[in-house]
Amino acid sequence: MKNRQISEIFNAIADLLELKDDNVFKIRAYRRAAMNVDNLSEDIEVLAKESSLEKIPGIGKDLAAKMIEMIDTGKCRYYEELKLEVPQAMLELISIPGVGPKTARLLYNKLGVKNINELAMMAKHHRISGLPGIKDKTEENILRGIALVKKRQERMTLKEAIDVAGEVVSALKKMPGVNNITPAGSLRRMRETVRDIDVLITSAKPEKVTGAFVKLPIVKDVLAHGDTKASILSREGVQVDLRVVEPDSFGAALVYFTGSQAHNIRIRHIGKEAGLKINEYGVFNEKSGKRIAGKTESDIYKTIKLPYIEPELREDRGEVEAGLKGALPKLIKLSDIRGDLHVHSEWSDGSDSIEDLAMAAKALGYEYIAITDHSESLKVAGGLSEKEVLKKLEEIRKVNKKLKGIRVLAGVEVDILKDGSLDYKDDILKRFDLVIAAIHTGFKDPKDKLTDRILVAMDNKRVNIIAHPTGRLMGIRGPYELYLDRIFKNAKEAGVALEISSFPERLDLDDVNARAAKDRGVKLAINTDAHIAEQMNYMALGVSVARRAWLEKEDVINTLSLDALLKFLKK
DNA sequence: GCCGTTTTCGGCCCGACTGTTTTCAGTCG
Repeated sequence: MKNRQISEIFNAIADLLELKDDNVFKIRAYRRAAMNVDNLSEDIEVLAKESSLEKIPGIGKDLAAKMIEMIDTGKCRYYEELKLEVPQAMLELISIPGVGPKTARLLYNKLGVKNINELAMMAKHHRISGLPGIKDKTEENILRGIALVKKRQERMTLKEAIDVAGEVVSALKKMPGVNNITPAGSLRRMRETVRDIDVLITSAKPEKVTGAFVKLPIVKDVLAHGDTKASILSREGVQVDLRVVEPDSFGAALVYFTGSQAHNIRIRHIGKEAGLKINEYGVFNEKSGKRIAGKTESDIYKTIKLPYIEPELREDRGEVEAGLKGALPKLIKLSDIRGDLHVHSEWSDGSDSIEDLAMAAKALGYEYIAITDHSESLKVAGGLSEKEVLKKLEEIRKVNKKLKGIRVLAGVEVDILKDGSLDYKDDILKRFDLVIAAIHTGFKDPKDKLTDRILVAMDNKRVNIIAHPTGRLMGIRGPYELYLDRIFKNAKEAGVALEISSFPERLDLDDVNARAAKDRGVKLAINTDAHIAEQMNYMALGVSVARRAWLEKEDVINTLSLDALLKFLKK
């Protein structure tokens, strides 16, 4: 059983316990366990074998036993029993925004509501009003909540979120009384997908700012509107949460609003142990109530003896412990990248000429770019025959002669065939500077077979990089099944780098897997897989994945100088 | 249910907004 599945079951148990009105701290324990298991960079089955499940924060004897039961049997008896105790209808009802466990129980017990559609009918006929604590307004809110379930977008890709946030921020900037404005939340942490856009503003007159915010042209629906806080649904169906604080609280509010929730709980807990109360307004001495920090994020961390922690690390995945030990990584930056090693030209399925791509790379400040078109068998992507790819080699030589200040590396993205062999013969491959190998077919093959395919390909000494190693396309298909441990081991031994694809729907390897790769001594390459010159700008997304994976400059081959890179490629 | 260089019992992050309330419960992040 996978980490994600176990995490989902723990969360489901927490939902059921809430509906049973069980102990809130027990519920919180299940939620915390769910969060920590999901955030883990190690495979839960591996930890179980080593009997070290209880090393995971929030996992004690009881939950460790439940995890082992799930790994062994695929089921959790406690969960199955709870499901029988709590009506399915209640579970459905709490998925409505604004309807929590208390309301769900009330609706089920007093009215016998069977599902969301029935609830909508009852609300329309004013059959809910009159229940204890419920009047017209609540009835309206329930209907609005049901509509929201349908209208509200699923999680966006990071790129979509950045684009939406850009629009929102530029609209907000024009409002009167706005001093500082910063996107926060999971977007600032650069998570691969984002649900809501969180924006923090400093202003001496918060209520004026929230008042103007809810009247912006982008607003389709106002979800909440107070003096310091407001939420709207944009025309695209994206929820935007705004928080306004005074400038003296900016750092504290930024920490609070950036999250993650788990990270906040950790640092507030540490503060509490030191007699400090940390909230979005500042750090306060618990006894005297005196504020001792608030203006900058660094000030907040300093009060609990931590160095500044980069937003991408704030997931409670060990950054607090590392910070206390002075062992935080020096994260890679976009400016460390010296070239893009995976770009398609018009020779296969790209749109731009090799020369134009090289010029674009030069404009980005790169020292090199690798043109890596598809190989013969990938017909849908205009894969090149051996004859054609040799012609392309000539073209690259010409461009290199013509252009100064940028080196075009001759590359291929060669298909890994079903048996792990490559789609070009060795006497073709040996003429190229760089060979990227990738799987583009047979995604549903068994785990063993897919893993072996990549292992065999990596053993070919011409192969330098495995592109988008798990093949996922967010919103389209999940990753294919792989024994990543075996891939990492082989990659290290064979001197093959694994790619972090910056393509918005790929981001593959993801942060968790890239971190695991680094921990096992594997080198990574952050590439864009651009098919037009402009897509080379996706590099920032790949770098954000790398930062979330705790990668430093030294872990990434395309931070190397041209000479050092060529040396690496020759093995 | 977890956790402990003060504790194996008694704590458990913190606050805003909403609607229904004469002081607060429910929900959310």
